[in-house]
Amino acid sequence: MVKYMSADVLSKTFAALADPTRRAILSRLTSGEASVSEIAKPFSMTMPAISKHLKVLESAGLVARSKSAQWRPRKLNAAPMKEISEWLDQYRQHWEERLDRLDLYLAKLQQND
Amino acid sequence: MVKYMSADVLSKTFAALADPTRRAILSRLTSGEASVSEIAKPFSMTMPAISKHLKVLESAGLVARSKSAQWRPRKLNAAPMKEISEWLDQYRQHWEERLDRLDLYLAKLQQND
DNA sequence: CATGTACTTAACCATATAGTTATATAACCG
DNA sequence: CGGTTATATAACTATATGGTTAAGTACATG
Repeated sequence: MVKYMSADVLSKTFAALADPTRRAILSRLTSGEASVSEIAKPFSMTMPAISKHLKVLESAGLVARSKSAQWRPRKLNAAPMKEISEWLDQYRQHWEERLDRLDLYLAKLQQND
Repeated sequence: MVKYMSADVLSKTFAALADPTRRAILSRLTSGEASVSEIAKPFSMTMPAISKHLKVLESAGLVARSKSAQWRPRKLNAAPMKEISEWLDQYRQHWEERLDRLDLYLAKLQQND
């Protein structure tokens, strides 16, 4: 069997965001840099588990790591979310109700031809 | 304020969108309903694989199934994407460069107090 | 330089995911 | 009814994911 397909930017970003723990970590980082221990505090899981989640977020480019004494503070990098937001834009018209109603209306007009 | 959203809906939707095959299927469905065979045609994988991807998309509510003779046409339902879009909104200021620069500027002003 | 603090990595386990082939179901058509 | 078309499900395999505990690394400080 062929190795698993290469994970492009969108795939990696969506996958990183698919986990509620990771989304909570990102939310925490909106209020500024935090150490791994600080990030881990609210969660009922071990530090290595948090370390792994951070690694996923870093490899998706959503979090950046720096260095300060024995601390390795993480900071939010929302840039990859922009890719997602722009990808979503092509579907916006499909979920916006007003346009859905317009579609329906136009479809009805077509039927009456 | 950020509206409450079920983490499960977000997780399921993000996970469904994390696969390029599934995103391609959704893209195909923007041009209208399609049968499973039609959906499968551009892909170099078997029908059961496509069936599974469709199941994932359906369980995330991104695709709806109907029935017409021996066909089971699928149609796009973008509604869950709206949840994602709204979730992303809380990060928009973080990726918009102009605002980041403004933040930086305001921070600098604060420092000079 | 020994010890504590803040992580990270390794090894392991259970479950999920993405694919396969083979078989089953469902509807139409002669 | 029997065959064909369209799709679904089952059973299996390989790899990925999310957690654990235990051991390793990096820096700070007494």
